[in-house]
Amino acid sequence: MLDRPEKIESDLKSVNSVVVQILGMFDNTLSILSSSNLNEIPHSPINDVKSPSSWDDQKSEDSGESIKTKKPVKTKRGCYKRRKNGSMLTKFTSTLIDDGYAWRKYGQKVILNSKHQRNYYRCSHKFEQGCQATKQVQKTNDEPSKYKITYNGLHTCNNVQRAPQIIVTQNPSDNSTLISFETNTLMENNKVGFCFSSMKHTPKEGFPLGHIKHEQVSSSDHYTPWDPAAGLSQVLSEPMSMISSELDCEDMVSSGVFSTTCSTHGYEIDDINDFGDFLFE
DNA sequence: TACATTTGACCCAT
DNA sequence: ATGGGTCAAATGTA
Repeated sequence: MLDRPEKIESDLKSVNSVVVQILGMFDNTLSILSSSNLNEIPHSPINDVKSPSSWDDQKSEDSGESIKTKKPVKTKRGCYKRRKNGSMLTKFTSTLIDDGYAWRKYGQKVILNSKHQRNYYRCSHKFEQGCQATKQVQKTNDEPSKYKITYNGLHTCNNVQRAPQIIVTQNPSDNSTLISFETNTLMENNKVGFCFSSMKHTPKEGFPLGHIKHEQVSSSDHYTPWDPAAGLSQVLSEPMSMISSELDCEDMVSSGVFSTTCSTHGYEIDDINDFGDFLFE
């Protein structure tokens, strides 16, 4: 089907069923990957969390000896493996946006050479569903201030918002077939777009009200639904008109996984070869 | 009462 | 030694 675009147009139902099958396969693959990743983390906070009673036991054993002089015990409070690489996405924005996921603040730190504190959020479904997604929000020193939002890890929770749809297009110039995980519009673009978008969109807390009251810079507190947890792909999933109007040159996304460029006409993918082991050609 | 936020302590990576 | 990420008790809020 992908090789014969003329057949696609005349047989859209078949295309849709293939798309559904592909999505199902992606779902299975992602769930397998996420579960195996959890097993591989040697000192995952989740795995290492001890019950309060056992922690108390630990403390009682420590009595009479300085905690600092003790050898680190892996199951102690605060013990974890700092994540190094993984999927990381950084976004600069002039306004705080609601990405549609439920976040829970778990920390706040003063950062060296930074005027503002950095806030730490984890997915609200971390313990419920083992979702490892976290994000950091920090006001930059720029004038006017912008927000640097760094996302770590992908959402593996079911707090998903929209059903992804794959749009298959044919690149007329080079005969390559493009698969776009679009939301609902055809992409008249020669660039490849893909999106592991979420299933349903129920706006959650996004940011605590305190942040809105005290830290929001813009007078127009507009919250743009955006799903950075799916990497740059979510940005690509929006209609191109939306991307250019909302992100334009003001907001910028960078990622350790994706290499991206920003233009007034939307986003381009410079290198998609790092998207896991998937290659779209 | 349940859930979210605050904040000092703890520990890892550099 | 230090900065930064996370934990969890204390506190706040609905």
